[in-house]
Amino acid sequence: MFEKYNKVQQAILQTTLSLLIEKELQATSMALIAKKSGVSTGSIYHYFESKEAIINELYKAIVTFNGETVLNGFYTDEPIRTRLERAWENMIRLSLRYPEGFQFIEQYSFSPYIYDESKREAYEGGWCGPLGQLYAEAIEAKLFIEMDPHLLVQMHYGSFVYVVKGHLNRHLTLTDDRIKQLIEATWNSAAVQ
Amino acid sequence: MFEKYNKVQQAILQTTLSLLIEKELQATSMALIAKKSGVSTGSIYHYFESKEAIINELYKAIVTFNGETVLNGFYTDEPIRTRLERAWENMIRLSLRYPEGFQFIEQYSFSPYIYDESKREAYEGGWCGPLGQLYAEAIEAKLFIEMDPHLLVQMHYGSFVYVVKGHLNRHLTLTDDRIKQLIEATWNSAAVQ
Amino acid sequence: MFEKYNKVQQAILQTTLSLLIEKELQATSMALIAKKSGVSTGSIYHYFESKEAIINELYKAIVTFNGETVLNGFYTDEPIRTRLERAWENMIRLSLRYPEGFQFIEQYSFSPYIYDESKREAYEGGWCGPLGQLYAEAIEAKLFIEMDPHLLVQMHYGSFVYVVKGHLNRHLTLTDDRIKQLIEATWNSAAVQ
Amino acid sequence: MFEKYNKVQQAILQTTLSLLIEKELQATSMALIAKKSGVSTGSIYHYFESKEAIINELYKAIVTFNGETVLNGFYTDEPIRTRLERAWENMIRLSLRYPEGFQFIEQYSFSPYIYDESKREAYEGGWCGPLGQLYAEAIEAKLFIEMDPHLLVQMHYGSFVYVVKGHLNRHLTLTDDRIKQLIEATWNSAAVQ
DNA sequence: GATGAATGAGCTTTCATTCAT
DNA sequence: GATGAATGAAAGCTCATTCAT
Repeated sequence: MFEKYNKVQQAILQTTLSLLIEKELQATSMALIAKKSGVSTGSIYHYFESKEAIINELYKAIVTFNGETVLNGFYTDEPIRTRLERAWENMIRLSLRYPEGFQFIEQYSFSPYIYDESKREAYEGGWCGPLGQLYAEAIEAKLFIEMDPHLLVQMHYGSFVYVVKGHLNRHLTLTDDRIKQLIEATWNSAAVQ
Repeated sequence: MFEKYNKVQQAILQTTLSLLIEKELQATSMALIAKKSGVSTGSIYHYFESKEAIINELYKAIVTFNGETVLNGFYTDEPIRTRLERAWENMIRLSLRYPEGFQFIEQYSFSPYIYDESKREAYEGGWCGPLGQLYAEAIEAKLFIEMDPHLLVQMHYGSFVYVVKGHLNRHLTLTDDRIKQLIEATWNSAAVQ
Repeated sequence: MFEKYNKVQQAILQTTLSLLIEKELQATSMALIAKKSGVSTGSIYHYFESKEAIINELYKAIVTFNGETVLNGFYTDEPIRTRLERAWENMIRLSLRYPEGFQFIEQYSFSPYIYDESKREAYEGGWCGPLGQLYAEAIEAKLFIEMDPHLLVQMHYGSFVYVVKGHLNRHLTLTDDRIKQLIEATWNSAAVQ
Repeated sequence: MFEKYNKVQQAILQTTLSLLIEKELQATSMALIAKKSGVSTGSIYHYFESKEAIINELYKAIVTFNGETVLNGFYTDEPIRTRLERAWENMIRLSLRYPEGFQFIEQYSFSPYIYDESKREAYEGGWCGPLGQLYAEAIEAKLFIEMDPHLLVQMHYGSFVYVVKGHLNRHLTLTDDRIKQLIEATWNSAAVQ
């Protein structure tokens, strides 16, 4: 997830991520990050400008990683539906496999802690753009109803997010079958009948 | 939203809500709440036990208010689809009308700041139980596919949440027409074809 | 103990005394005194100028009460030893009977909370003066060794205080026999051999 | 008195001790300790867990120091009386030499601020145990009357405490001669006639 | 580069006191 | 006289950040 960073930075980022999921932002002190990551506070400030900087770096790294994962197998000449459903499944399985990253993005996407600059940078490497394009194509191809593609993306992404949340909170259990059903339902919600 | 509280409590709750949306929890200091609400810190502690208590009270009040609003016109003998779509529309319009309450619930539902006790109390007055029941009935009546009703509820609620978020962040614009489309898509996602 | 005060003042003084023994000065808040005494904070300030005033009043009342009790049967024409030993026994039994008053004086005699004015007023009604005089007479009469009578009084009073403290803390148990022994030892410590 | 602590801790402990004698516990704020000791509040919390921790450390350090000083020259094969009187004189001179430590122990021995754990730890290094033993030996050797040795210790210690208090409050003046007299009187109070 | 002691602003909370009712 | 809501200064404590070593 953090391959492009050096060992020390990786330790800091991973520790911060785990702490932020486990505790509140305010309870995740620099002293705690230092202790758990085995890096002194002084060194943390050598590698990151501030606490905000760590969290913004985390944000960008995770969004980029998620983008790459979701778009894995995206640029093929298979049918739109195949490519779309593959992206959806990637999304769901990614969230289940990296729950910390998933929860982090959930919690911090709308936080004032994340600079607009980070969001813009993240957008470049995220799945949002390419997927939106494919939605537009699906509408063009009369596969999907005439609807704002952004709205459709949000609608579908929201479904996945909340179902995964339900799974992670143990309010429901996601199985392979249910993931299949979920993807089918997602298709149906936008499909031209 | 806070009718059952006295004037001072209302001022404190409303101010806290606004501040929590505008700033982080940690940046929403008691001193700031005091200043913005026109109530001294001492008085705040006269009406609420602690900062946590304010936020928990906020949570319970909003969930209860949301429950009442969503379930407005729910207990009728109209067809299931009518009742369900009315609840969905209530949900969406409520979120657009009280965006601060909507965002607050979004941000704090999973926060350790909200006591389990508050969540339990809130559940009683929320829409979650009654709506889940109606989903079960819809499945029973072969209107909806055979799927875990909780999963369906999560799936649908997630759609609404993310579409509303998109609207509030000005990434898309919700119009009456689009709300209609959204509700139709929601039905189709679960409908037996 | 507080006969010269009216009912409300008595309730306040007695409650404050009990609280001060049970808790620290800082933990004995006006709000707590109000609650436990059944008098509103407003009324407390009607009867006493401040928290300090209550404690100073307590001090004066208890020292005066102690003085009267210790000097009970003091002004007789019995032999010096009889009168002295009676005063000593009064002291010990008073401390055992009114442990709260005893502990209060112990804790607050040297506290900056007690105004010098209170100490001076208290001295007038206390046992210290008359007893010091009798010590001087005992020295004059060659019953006691040539020693500063104040020093002797302090020496003896300290013995009593610490033995009673030991008893109240359950480190030792005072019986009638032991009180007799203690008084005899006290006499012997100063007696001309 | 605080040799085993580092410079910063020594400054904090010594400043706290002086302030606690001069002012009330509640008036001895961390801010004041910081200012007077030349250490920032943050640093104080680096070296001590809390205000309570400082005071408990103070308690343990002083009791241990007092124990060592009082028991200086205690374990010899000189006669009991010599050893006992030496310990008494050590006690008195220690109190006169370190009046702040003396007053602190006087005021805080019975305070809920001192944890039982601190008292237990302090007991190990204090003079109370060894001295109590020697009293028992003195009774065994028929030098002292048949009396609970704990009661005798309390009785004697109380005498010293109150005489020293009288001296420190300038109600009387202790000279070498008077200390001699005091020790003799102490012996006589318990001696078999 | 690495360390962690030191800083001090700012946090939540308490509480003696006041004053409108 | 009695009440208790309201006040706000000041308490203990935390923590992002700095900097001498």
